Amino acid sequence: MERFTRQRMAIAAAITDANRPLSPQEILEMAQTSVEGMGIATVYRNLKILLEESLITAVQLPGDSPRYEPAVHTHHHHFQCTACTRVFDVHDCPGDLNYLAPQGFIVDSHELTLYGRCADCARVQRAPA
Amino acid sequence: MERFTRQRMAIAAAITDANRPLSPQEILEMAQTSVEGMGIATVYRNLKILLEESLITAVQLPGDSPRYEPAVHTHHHHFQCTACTRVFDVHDCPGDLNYLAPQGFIVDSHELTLYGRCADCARVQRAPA
DNA sequence: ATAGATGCAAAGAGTTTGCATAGGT
DNA sequence: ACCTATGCAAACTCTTTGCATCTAT
Repeated sequence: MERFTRQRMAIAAAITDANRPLSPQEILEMAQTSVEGMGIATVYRNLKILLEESLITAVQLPGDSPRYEPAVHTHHHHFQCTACTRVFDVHDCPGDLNYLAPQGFIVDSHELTLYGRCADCARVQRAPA
Repeated sequence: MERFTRQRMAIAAAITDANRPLSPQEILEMAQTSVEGMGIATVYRNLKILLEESLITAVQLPGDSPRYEPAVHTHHHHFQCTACTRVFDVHDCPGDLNYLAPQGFIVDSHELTLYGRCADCARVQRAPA
């Protein structure tokens, strides 16, 4: 049976409270503000458990390590800022993309990642301090 | 100045001849059929050089190690077979996706990956031997 | 002959695992 | 008290780098 340790609660809270998918390192840093001395292995072990329980989902980005976000059952995509590398949810979807695949291929799902500048970084660039 | 070693030529040929993006391991195995004893470090070193010269491009897939394909200057996407894990080019594109991003975000580019079964794997499943 | 390229093995980065101990229940 | 969870460090995988040697030019 599962236990509610300070570490597990801090990790779950970090993921829930962030309004964007977090990397294991970001999760560790967040969680360490409430439980200092927490090890990265604890983060990985808890991510695995939370994934198995479908409480969180892994956000796999091209060429970058995975981020984690609370499990939402609505289909959505992601945006990665090329300036700050943070990842954000994109709630829209272009829709059915099966027609793109070659003849004879069966499309089951798709992943879409947008790249550019997030609102924060776009603002800085437009109106430098 | 650059030299045309057997290894370099075998690596370039492997990438050119495959009709799909190859992983470093796949490239090594292909190239070893003509140059036995080739080391994986040689593959990585040559990939780096070929990338710098823009002779090949890296295909970054969500949650998977990169594949490499000859540099084509036309925008395209990729399909990964969930059965055999091989990756294929998809020459079509859904088009402008900027409208998907949140307010204030600037979209510069996008990556799209389709998942499903490739023609080979779909055929096997439909008509088992 | 010279300088770039190779093979091997060691070094890094990110993730996973073993083990003794701490701490929920 | 029991047994899961933790912290640490070692193991693993993938990629990069150092170094002596080889080889294309």
